[in-house]
Amino acid sequence: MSRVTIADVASAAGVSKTAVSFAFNNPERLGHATLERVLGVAQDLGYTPHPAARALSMRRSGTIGILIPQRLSTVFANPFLSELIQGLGELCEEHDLTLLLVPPLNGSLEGAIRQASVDGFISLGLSPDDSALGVLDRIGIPTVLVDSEDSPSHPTVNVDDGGGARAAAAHLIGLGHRQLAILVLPPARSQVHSTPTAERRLAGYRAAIAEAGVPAPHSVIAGISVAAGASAFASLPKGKRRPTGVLAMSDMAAIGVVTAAQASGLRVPDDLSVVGFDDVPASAWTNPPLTTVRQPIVEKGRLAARLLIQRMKGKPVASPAPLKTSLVIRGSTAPATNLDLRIKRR
Amino acid sequence: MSRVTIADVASAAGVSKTAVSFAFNNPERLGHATLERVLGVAQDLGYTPHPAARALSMRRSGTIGILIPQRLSTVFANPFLSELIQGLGELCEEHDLTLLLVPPLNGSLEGAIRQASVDGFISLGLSPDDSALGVLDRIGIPTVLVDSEDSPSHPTVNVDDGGGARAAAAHLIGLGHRQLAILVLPPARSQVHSTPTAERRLAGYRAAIAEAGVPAPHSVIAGISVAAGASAFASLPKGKRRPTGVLAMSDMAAIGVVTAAQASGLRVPDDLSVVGFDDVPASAWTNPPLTTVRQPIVEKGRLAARLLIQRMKGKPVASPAPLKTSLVIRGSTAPATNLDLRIKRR
DNA sequence: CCGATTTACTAAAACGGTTTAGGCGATCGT
DNA sequence: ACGATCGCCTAAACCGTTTTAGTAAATCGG
Repeated sequence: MSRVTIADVASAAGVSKTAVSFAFNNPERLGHATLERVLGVAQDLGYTPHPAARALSMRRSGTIGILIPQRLSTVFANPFLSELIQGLGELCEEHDLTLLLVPPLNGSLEGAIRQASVDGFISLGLSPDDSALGVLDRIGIPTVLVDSEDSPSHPTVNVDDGGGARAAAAHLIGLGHRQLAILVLPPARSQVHSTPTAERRLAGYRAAIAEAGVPAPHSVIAGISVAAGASAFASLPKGKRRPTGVLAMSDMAAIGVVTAAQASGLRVPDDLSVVGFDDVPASAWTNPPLTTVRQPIVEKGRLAARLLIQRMKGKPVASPAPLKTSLVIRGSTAPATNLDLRIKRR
Repeated sequence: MSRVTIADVASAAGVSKTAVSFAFNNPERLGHATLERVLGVAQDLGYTPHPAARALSMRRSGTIGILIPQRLSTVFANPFLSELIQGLGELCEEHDLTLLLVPPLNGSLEGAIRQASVDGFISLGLSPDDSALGVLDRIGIPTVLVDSEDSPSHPTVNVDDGGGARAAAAHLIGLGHRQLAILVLPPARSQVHSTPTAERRLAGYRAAIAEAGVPAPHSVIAGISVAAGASAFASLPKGKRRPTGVLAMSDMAAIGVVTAAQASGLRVPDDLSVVGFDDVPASAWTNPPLTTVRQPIVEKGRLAARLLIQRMKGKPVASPAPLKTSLVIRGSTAPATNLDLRIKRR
């Protein structure tokens, strides 16, 4: 009925619990004959060490956690996390680690953290002074911050969000667009600030626009989903003040804008230029293919995992320089052809 | 330096370990004054119960595992798993559970299973007689099978793969296509069989084709990634025996075929019709939008999680009927216009 | 042939919680 | 005034491993 324990194996094989433990973890400390016998008995009984007991005793669970600040159903609607996990996964498999997804439970990320039996955490998009990270510090779990801000207490993996955003805005401006719209992310869970990443992107957009002396952009709030992008498009000004270029903060939102615009009769990019952010794989297949800011997501995952594993081994690690972003120009952006521009051209 | 334990809190508050435990798990068993004091001390010391110790003692870890038969980097390249996790995630958050990803470690799924401290498993695409499931049974961990075959020992969640596949094939045949190609999945980890799902889809394609009396299709092996679909297209016959319609086993592979075909100068759907499987969200945005067999992936995840949670509570559960699939016709399929057909028409 | 190693194994102490079975005053009913 | 009940708290057992410290027998060098 009940689970077979190490004691069962020990008594069945006529040895001590220690011997059984050695058979699995320290075989060279046992005589050949007993080793064989113990292993055989264990096999027959179908013995498997209890993972929690093992974790308690060894102070290591063989798992690393991904701290996710939003609900799984919203965050997995964006391919970003899939890509990141591909990178994390490579390193995890290399080091025999499994990956635990830790979203807020009952809205509390801290509660979820306590419940999670992990050897280290990858934190996604949390500000370094988030209270959830305070909990981690107190417990003393090694942590690597991804998409955060430089922190004295944890290594941080970032990309050059600001530079990418500037390049995107400059691209649109260079194409002659003067009436721009920015899709701003809704406030994050901290309820007062947005995520550090979103802040940097927004700042990049604004800086490039200000430097070019272009009119201030129209801002509209949108989440990172396709649906959010679509409804953001709906709330954009129409007619004379209609933006001719929109800067999104994710590819998903950009795709939402594109499809909503097309459904409303606008042509992309002829009537409306749209640029995304991230360069998830799907961006290359959309109609038209999306112009977007590329960030190396898989590489980011690999790097974060590598750093975390170092830290878990006790080695100190420094935050690497932000990874490069680059503008990839596809089919969703084109020269502005709005009235103002046409008049000037003549 | 070391972690603060329940004993530390107990002695600091001048009570027994039991009292501290009660303060958190059984507050009504403590007097008001002591309760406050213990909670206060715990807060000051930054006490957090050790998850592994808790799991060992309570025989429950608050985690369910997803048994993934392939490497994370390959399986997350397909949005299918993202969708499924969205469904699983809803129920998990509702029941305060976290989600552990369990891929093979050193190629061994069984080893990974042993390491994982979970209260239940969702198995993806494993045949009911897979040896990994044998390990689970021996340990006695509740398990729900997704994309498998009916099993006497575990509840199973499936969709009507066969029916969907038949509809897809019938659709192409109805459009006049006579030279078809099927993208078969490569053999699964069991090395001898494919996954049950792939078998059912293949059988569905074959049955519809045979019933229609259409020439046997050309089969070519392809994984579930875009790249695999693209290289599968490359190995298709050219010229006179060129297929005019291809049936893929996933949307990703279908998208790969479409892009490769377009790159080679063919027009989709005019020169080549392609139908996918799954209806992941991206299928709606591709160029052209993909005709595909829809399966309710998120719903499938929700259902699987619901069943597993029931089983974890000890309630017996029966396998539900397969979920419905449906053909959604978009822009990647059109009437055949190959030479044979044009001749007949005149 | 005798003390010093080495080999092969074990008893018991962690690891850090929860839970069972009571203990001990204070209050209750009568 | 006295046994029963109740409210509050605790000692000790338990969950299932790993690991430390050590023992008895076998092997060694000289």
